[in-house]
Amino acid sequence: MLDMKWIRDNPAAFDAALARRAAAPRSKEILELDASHRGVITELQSLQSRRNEASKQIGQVKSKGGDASALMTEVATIKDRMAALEAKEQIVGQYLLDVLMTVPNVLDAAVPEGKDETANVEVRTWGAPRSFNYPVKDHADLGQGLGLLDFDQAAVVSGARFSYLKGALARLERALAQFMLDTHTTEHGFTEVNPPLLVKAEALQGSGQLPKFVDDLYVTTAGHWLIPTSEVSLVNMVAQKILNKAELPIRLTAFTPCFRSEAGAAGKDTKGIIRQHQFEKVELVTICTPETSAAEHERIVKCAEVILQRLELPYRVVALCAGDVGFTMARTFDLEVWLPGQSAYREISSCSNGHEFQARRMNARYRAEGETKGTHFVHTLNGSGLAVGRTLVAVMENYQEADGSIRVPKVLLPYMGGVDLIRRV
RNA sequence: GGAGGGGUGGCCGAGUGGCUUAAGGCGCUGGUUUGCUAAACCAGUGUACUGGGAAACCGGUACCGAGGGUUCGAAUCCCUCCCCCUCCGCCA
Repeated sequence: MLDMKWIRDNPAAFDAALARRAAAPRSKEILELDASHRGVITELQSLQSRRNEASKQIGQVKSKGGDASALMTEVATIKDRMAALEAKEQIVGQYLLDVLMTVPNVLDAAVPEGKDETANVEVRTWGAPRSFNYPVKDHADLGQGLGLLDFDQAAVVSGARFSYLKGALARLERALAQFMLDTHTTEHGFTEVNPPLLVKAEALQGSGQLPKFVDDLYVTTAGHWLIPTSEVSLVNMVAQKILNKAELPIRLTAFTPCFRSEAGAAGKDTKGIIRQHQFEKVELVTICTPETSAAEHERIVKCAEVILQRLELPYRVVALCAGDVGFTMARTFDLEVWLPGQSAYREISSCSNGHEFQARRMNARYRAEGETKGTHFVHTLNGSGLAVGRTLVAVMENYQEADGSIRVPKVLLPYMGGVDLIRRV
């Protein structure tokens, strides 16, 4: 959510920010709502002030045995007017809030212009795609060929976009997650968290998934929502809090399943496990001050890159352009891993700086030691470190052999109990 | 799921309709006193919105778990919900 005061003082800059995302100007509409809202508040507060004063006088008059009926009549009429104003305040206030909740974050000045992913800018590449002297297979064919990946029975049990992963492939995925967590906790200073997978709607509103992306989410009959990413659970660890500046930055990591309905993705990535309703991800989240957030953003990208480098998977870093940065975020770098099965780089991590957008929605603030008045909103950042299912895909396709077996990356050997080659049994 | 007990400021804790501008204490900040430290004493010490002001600041309103209600007036009475604690039941 954006600062209403900022919109009020900088309507032209606000509309220009929307224009970068190819969105229509909204300052006029919002400013009118805001002015009307504040007008009602001012009137209401002056009535309340008079009512409080009169009520106090009634108490004093009555305690001396006097007649307070004139004052009581006055308060009665004030109350009538207040009731109408309270109703209006609630309606206008809620409507203004609803509107503000659907306004996207202001993009960082460093974000390149452009209206869709074709305008994204390649920042750097690492590693070179391996050349094969035999026809390469994609991960779905490899997995099914090994007898360790089953979509057919998953369709019987759960429907489309689910899979069974078995034996050494299941273990390989677990090894990847372990390796990522170990690296981030012991070398990168992130604290491991095992967070809730079911959250309240308020949490999703805080991190920005609601109300806009309601169709992408699953909700239980009990009213809990399944997290589409542990970013939701992790970022909300500071919701409603006033933190000490000294405890920032807070760096958190979690390995969790993620659940997405993938509404609107019909026909996209239907083969394999690239896009499923349920997948696993190691997430990185940083809570920090505005002064350090740009550096923390670079840091998260680097932490994610380390994983790909140690797995010896070729990748590139892409700066998302204005039209491709998500609703909640001010700036995003994607990591795209080389997939021989598709002869293409595919997203495996998205590292974003949300500035204070989520913090405002969550009311997450900090204060410096000894600072006596006022608070500041924290900055929130998140990145995949990495999407575990897609990393499994990348390992399978990049480490495949001519006979359809898969070598285990060196760095995973300690996690694989001596298995260095996965082959059909 | 059942029974009982709770939720008050940064923390502890008083508060059964107006004497509360939430007592008192702790903590914190500043000051006085003072070889130094400590102690003592004095003062200050929440968040948000809103009006005025260039600002420093000065007013107002709301907030005692959340939301409704009763009342001229609610931390206090009523209703609904949430969370915590103890015990019981069930359960990985």
